[in-house]
Amino acid sequence: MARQNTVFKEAYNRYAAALRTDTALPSEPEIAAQLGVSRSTARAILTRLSEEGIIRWNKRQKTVLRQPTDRDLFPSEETDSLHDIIERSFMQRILADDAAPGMQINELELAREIGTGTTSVREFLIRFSRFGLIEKRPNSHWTLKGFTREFALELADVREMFELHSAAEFGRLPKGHQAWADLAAIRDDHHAMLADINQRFRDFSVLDERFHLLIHRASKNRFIADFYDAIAIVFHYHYQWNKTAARERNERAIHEHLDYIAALESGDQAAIEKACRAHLHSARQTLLQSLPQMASESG
Amino acid sequence: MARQNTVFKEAYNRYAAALRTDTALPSEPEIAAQLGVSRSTARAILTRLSEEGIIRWNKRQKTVLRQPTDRDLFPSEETDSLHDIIERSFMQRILADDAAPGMQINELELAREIGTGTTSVREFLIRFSRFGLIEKRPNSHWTLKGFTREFALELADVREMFELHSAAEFGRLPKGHQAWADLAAIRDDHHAMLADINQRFRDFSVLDERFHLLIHRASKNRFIADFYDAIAIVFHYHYQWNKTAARERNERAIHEHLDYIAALESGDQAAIEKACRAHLHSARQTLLQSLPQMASESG
DNA sequence: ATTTTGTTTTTTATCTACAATAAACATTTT
DNA sequence: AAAATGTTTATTGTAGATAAAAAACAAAAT
Repeated sequence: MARQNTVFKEAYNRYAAALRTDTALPSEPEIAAQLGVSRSTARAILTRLSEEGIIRWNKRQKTVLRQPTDRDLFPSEETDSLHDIIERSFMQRILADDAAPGMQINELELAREIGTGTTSVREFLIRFSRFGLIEKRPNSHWTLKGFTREFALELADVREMFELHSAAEFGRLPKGHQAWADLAAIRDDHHAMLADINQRFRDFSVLDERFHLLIHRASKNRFIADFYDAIAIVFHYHYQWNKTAARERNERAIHEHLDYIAALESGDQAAIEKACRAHLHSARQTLLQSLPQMASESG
Repeated sequence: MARQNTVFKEAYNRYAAALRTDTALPSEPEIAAQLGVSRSTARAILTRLSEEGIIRWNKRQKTVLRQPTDRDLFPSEETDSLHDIIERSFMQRILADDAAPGMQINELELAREIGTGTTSVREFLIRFSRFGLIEKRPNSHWTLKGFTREFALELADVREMFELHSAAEFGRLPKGHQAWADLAAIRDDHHAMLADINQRFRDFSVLDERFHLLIHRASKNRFIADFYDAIAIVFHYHYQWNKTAARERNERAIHEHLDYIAALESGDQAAIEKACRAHLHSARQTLLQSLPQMASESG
């Protein structure tokens, strides 16, 4: 097959789940815009909804006849994009314990195991290479560099440079800027989580990502933004398979965040730098402690 | 065709050009290592050299019969890798005056113009996207973000963060480290160029790249190294098509480099930071002045 | 025993083809 | 006339095939 219609299926599920009986649906371009797909795909969704008897569709008349059930939706395996499937499968492999640094990565083998063509795997690896975890030897194989202590330290160094820069920029945003409102909302979310920390400490990583993303956006620098995207993805998988998210550690991070937020709100650059450094220092420790303890390797 | 044998042709040219009549050639693995290719390719080269009557080859006996002439070599169009061809062609297009920011990039059209398949173009664009000059909308086209003032400023900001870091690290290298010898050599090259500046100011960009690369290697950080690779490529093409390399500007940069080198050699961190900042500030100005003067545009 | 050469297998780089999706164009409706 | 729908075209995403190049294996020579 040339291409799976996962865009259609995923959007269909999303749209069907939001339907309410007896409501009238908007125009095709509007539906397309809501779903973030082209009108062609929106029409394909309407066509299927109509065929399934979920809506009555006649030109501009689009009425919801019945509420779709779970059986009307496509199973989740069919809605994942190939890129996501490859990413998950690949991350699982390289974060697994038996994936030793220096290991060769074979495109064809990977493709076969995932059940996909080599082109997609190649393109994924090229995109993924910017995270610094793999490296290519021209005309030859990819090499796994691995989630090592060196990687963590290099990542942390750049992260600190970027975040100090972004935090300083954040402190210079004009008082009316939307970011201040967003920051206040995140501050409140921190307080809410802290109030129920025993139940909710596992949700911290999502809040953490939201907070740092907000800070980095203040820098308006594409390289910083891209780097943070990379960090977020790597951390997402890393912490998913390395459940070292101790309650105490997250609680401490929340307090650091609150200090950091207070410093930002004060507008005092020296205070911002101090709070930012304090948090980054402990984030670095957390990252290093999450690594498997091994003898330092040459390489 | 599945794949051009450009690796073979390029290596053949390289090896043939270095042959001297009546000398004996080393073993196959050694030739392969010298050329940086596999033994299969090395054997293909020996086979052709033998067929062309340039060498006599019998197992371990490999004697050069005659000096290869220019007519024995493959023409340069046949030795360029597809990646290089696409890169040159693409850079030429996006740095051309009519390439307006926001322009769509069409994979198929690009492939047709370059005379190549779409896969190679796609892979090139994916790799190239990390430079921040183009951006992809999923399931849709690439967009040219362009070599704009914003791009230059964002690049300069990150460059400054990284170089301050690397310079500080450089200053901490132990006295016996190879980098100090390399630095001394580069210092002498600066003095030599300065002595004949009227003739040689055009060669400065090569020296400049060599100098900054040496500094960045001290950081031993893959993200910093990768970023500098990106900068080097972008600048390479940018300055090639924008000949703003005024003699005065390069001369001033050489003096800044010499101050910077002296500071590094002094080991005084405050002096290093000061000299580094001074040079980076003027490098930023040079970059900004090399851009077409335009009204600041909205995003 | 190690290195070199000879031979075969594996893997990558690249092309072509085609379904899904987006985008453009044409017609109809308000 | 502006926006919606209907229809057609262009472009992307992915699979599969194949030559080049690398790598592995086997035999021979030092």
